[in-house]
Formats: sequence, C-alpha cells, structure tokens
Amino acid sequence: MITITLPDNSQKQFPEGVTSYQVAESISKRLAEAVLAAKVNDEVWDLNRPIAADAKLKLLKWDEDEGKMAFWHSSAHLMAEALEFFYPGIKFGIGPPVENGFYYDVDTGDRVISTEDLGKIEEKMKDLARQNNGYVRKDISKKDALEYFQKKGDEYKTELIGELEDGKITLYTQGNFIDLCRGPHLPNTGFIKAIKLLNVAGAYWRGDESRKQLTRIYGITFPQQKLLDDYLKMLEEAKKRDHRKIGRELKLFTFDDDVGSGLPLWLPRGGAIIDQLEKLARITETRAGYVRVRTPHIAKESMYRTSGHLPYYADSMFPPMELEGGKYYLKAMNCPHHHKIYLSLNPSYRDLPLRLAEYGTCYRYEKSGELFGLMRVRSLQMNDAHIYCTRQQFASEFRAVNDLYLNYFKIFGIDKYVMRFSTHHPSNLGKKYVDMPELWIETENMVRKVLVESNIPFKEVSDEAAFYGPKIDVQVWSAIGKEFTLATNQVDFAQPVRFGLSYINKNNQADTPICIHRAPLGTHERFIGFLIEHYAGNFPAWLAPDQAIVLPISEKHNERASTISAFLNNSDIRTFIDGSDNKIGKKIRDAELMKIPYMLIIGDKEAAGNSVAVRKHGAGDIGIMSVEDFTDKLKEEERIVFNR
RNA sequence: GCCAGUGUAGCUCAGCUGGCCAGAGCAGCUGAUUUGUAAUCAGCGGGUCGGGGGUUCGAGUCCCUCCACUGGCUCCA
Repeated sequence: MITITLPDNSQKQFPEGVTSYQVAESISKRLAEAVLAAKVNDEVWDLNRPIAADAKLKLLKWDEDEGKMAFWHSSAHLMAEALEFFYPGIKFGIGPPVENGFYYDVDTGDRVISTEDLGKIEEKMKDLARQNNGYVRKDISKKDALEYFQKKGDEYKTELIGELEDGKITLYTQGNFIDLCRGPHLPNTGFIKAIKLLNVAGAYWRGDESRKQLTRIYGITFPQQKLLDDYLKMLEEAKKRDHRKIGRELKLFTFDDDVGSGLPLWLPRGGAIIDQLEKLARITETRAGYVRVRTPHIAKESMYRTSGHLPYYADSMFPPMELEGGKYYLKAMNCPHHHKIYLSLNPSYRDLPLRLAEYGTCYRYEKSGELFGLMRVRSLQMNDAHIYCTRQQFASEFRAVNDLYLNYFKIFGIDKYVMRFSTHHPSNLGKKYVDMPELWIETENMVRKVLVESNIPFKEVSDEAAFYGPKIDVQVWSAIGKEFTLATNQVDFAQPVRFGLSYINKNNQADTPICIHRAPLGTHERFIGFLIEHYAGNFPAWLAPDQAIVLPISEKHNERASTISAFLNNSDIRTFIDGSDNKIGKKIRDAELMKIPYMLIIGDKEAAGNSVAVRKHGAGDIGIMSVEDFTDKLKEEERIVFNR
C-alpha cells in the first residue's frame, strides 16, 4: 500500500500502482468525470499513469491552468491526427498548448492549407474525438525514437529528439497518430466536446527567421459547447473595443494609401486628445524639474555613428537622403540630439540633474507585416526625456521617474500591466553590452530595489537589456490580446561616454554623467491606441475630444445655445452645438454614439433660467443646473487630473 | 520581409457557379417639419467594384502582378 496526500493534507491508502483517475473515482464519480490530469509531486501526469510510491496528489480540472494545458495539448495531437488523415506524409514541428488554445506547426510539402480547409479538419477532429481513443504513453529509447521518425521522414522530430536525453523520451499514441511528446494528456479524446480551428499562419521553425517557414494552425477546444460559444462571443466583444474600429467611428485618426502605410493622420478629434496628453505631460514634467527642448527631425550620418546606432540600427531607420555630399537620416530616436544639447550647455555638477524633455517626432522603418493600427507605426511622437545625473543622484532620479509612471497609471486607471525588467548577462559583456561590469551590477541592484520597494509587479528577464544599460518596459495588452510595450525607462552609461558628455565635479575634475531615457507615456500613437481600447472610446471628460455638446430642443433655442456654447468655449471647455433640425431624440442618439461625455439640453425651461439640462454619456439625465455650476463641475474633473 | 486571407459609395455590407448586377441601410445634400432625453418624413447626389495587365463575344465575378489591410511568424515604443 502507498499513501496519497491530497491538497487539503488528508491522506488515503491505495495499492501500489494506483492511478490518479482511480483516486478521483474513490472520492466521487463526478470528480472522476471532471478531472483532466493530475499533479503528482509537482509534476503534471496523465490520469492513468500508475503511481508507484507515496506521493502528493492534486487533481486538475478545467478551472486549473494545468488542466487546460493538458486538454489543449491533447487537442493539438487530435488535430495532428486529422491533418495526417488529409495530408499523408505531412511533417510535424511542435504543437503546444498556449494561453488560449493550441497550435501545431506543420510542413505540408507543396500542399497549401488555407482557412477554407479548416472546416473539414474540424469535422474530422470531431469524428476522431467521438471515438474515445485513449492517449497511450510509452517510454522509448533515443535510438528507437530516432529510427522511427527517420523512417517516417520527419526531420523536425528527429532534430528535437537529437537534443533530448536518452531514457527520458516518451511517445504518445491516440488512434492512428503517434507523436513524440512529454505529455501529459487526457485519458482519451472523448473529453474534447467543442472544437474551433481559428486560423492558419506562417511560423518559422524554432522561431528562427533564417529557417524554413512552417504552416501554423491555431485552434481552441472546450469540454462543453457552451464554453466555446462564450469564448467566441467574448472575442466578438473584444473586437468592438478595437482602437482601429473606434478610431474610425469617433473620427480620431485615419490612414491614407497616398501618405503611406504606418503613417497616421490625426483628425481634429484625435488631435484634441493629443493636446490634453501633452498638457498633462507638460504640467507634470514642469513640476518635476524638466525643461523642454526642440530638435530637428533629421540629422547627419556622423551623429548616428557617434551614438552607435549605425550600423546596428540602420535596418530600422528610413534610408538616408543624400545632399551636398552628405547623408542625412530621419531620426528614429531623440537621444543623440539631446546629447548634443547637453554638450552645448556644458553643465557643471551644480546644473545636474539636467532633465531635457521633448515630444519628439521619430520615424522608424518597421517591416510592412509588423504594422498594426496605431500600435505599431512608422511615424511616432515620443513622450521623451533624458535625465543626465551623477552616480550619486541616480537612485533618487530613478525613483522619481518610477513615481511619475505610477502617478500616470493612477490617472488613467491602468492596473493591468507588467513591468519587464531587462538585465544584462555577464557572458555577453563586451559583446552585446558595454564592458562596465560594476556599473551594470550597481544600477541593476538599484533598479530592482526601487521596484521591490514600490511594490510593483515585475518580471526580470536576463540578457534582454539595451546595449547601454538595464531597462524597464511596461507591458500591456490590446483588446484582441496582443502584448505591447507601452512605456520604457532605460539606464544608459554608454552613450554619454561615446558623446564625450562630461561635467565638472566638486573636486574640479571632469566626470561622466549617467543618462536615464524615459518615456512614461510611450508614444502618442501607441498610448492613445491603448487608451481608446482601455476606455472603449468612453474618454473621461478631461481627455475627451469634445467635452460637451449643446443640444437645442428646437430652432428657436439655437440663439440661446450659441450664447451658452460661446460662454463655455471662453472658459476653455471644448464644446459645440448640434444645429441640425433633427428632433432632440436624434441629437441625443448622435451625441451618445460619438461618446461625448456631457450633453447640454436647452429648451424653454432652461432658456428662462440661464440653466442647462445635463445628460451624461452612458448614464442619462443628471438634472438641470446653472451654466456656471456645470462649468465648475467640469473644471473640478480636470483639476483632479492636472493638479494631483 | 515571410505564410494564409481580404479589398464593392464616407461607414457597414448584398451581389450564387462570368451575361439588365453596379445595389441596400446609415451618413451627406435639398425640402417639409420646430420637435423635451438613443433614429420625423420625402426627394436627390455619390462608386472607372484597390491599381495595372491578361483570359473571354462578355469580368466585382477567372488568371497574373503590384498596393493596402486583416490574422499569425520574425522584430519592436
């Protein structure tokens, strides 16, 4: 007999070789039906794998991520079986579960799998699922595994096996399909009740651009049809928040073929949002001791040689313009220009920290397939600043920048984000990274300390730093689940050296400053793209393109409406009149669709009392008030943001 | 850049296997209406069907090519 310890620390005796499924059965029949896999001593196992000795056991159902992973991993094998049926001789790469579903990378030779083919594959999968075929695990020697897949002609699997340790190789078989796999899997295919193949895509073998591109098929499966229906509905809902759709509907921005792809045109209503963001940044930065500078959009080749961006970064820059025997580049970043300003100012230690801020317009030649609405563009304006400080000032400056980020997040109500802290790896010193080991360690420790002390969730990734220092990127997600770096905060102790930046210290000696690159609001393009989705177009009044719209009940109230509108405009409130001869219901509907925060309705009653009937977007009528009271109300909403 | 898909009026979309197929709704304009919290009525004007080339008696419809967009891969704010 062996002892099985369950998560609640209760213990039960079972005969040696008992399976997790049998344990589940002994608890309840319903549990046995719902359980998908089991965690045995911190390792996820198949339900029907015999347990030989005393063990901790956790039964994994659909509500556990590890249960879902086993489910989707098994689904990938099911899809592979269907694919092999339709495309004999097909070769398989990898087929893992992912956050939402699974995929399999396959090589179909000359045959093309397109979206049209997904339906029949889906049907075949449903057939196979109904057969309740078991997923059977088998240990195999490396030699036998290689022999099997070589015979099958699958060079991808043989490549994978070649890297595995002999004695730890397992195959899984279900129905007519055998796959190299570590598992774990469902007991049988019958668990998979609802199947949807989502799309086909190209994917490079092992993520390497220089290797062959395989066909990747994405799918998702569920233990019940209703869960699939819910998931598809959720996807539809997410699409409604898509900034590209809302941007068109609310007339915020557009693209034009003649201008070029990735080059957004900001319409007046989008421009108004930018104005408010810049206002917020200006106020915030002025209070934090920043000074504003302005620099040209182009610079000569020599500067980018000095900075080190050429030739390494040249692929991401627009090709140079040649004139008067020299090459000029459109700037892809603002730092070199700012370093030149530093040189011109020739500061002493008394002038540091020097914080140079600019909403600098940059141009980056992104590959055509990488463009994505406002989130990934070729012309962008950064909420950029470079802080030059001494090593002693570094900690407090970095902390201040961090606080600035958090303050912004609070204003916008951004709570779903992850700070990605990228550090160097010592093995790449002098190669990928500047060879200043003690400075790397010192600044990384400092950055880590600030993050921990500020109680900020972050994940540390080794060997992902910039060549000039460690960095923090703020990762967020678009409505349709794409991950983006929204903002960035980088430490730089390399460029100051390259540019020969220095200051005279207290001991009358030249010293090199450290530079902090920071862009807490990222770029206008990406930040507003993100905000559109974050608010689903329902911008708070301080940020909305139009804060209020004046709606006269009938034509005879138009004059009164103009007076009120003019008064509000004079109080710096962004407003206009709906002067159409539509009925009030229609005017309200139009304003609601444009998501204008406040509607001010003017009829006989209001005209008589110098008041407006206020309707709030999405909330309805909030009562009659004087024009002054409404102005104060709006001003208060702005004050909370701008004066915090 | 690569793989797969899509491209019909400002927007959302119909147009089956090539032949009275260039349409609808919304938006726009004009007129009537003067309206009390999510669509008043009527009339009118919009498209060389993404660009170019080809097949055909005949092409939104089939083929080639370029461009753009969408979903991925790679790369990044």
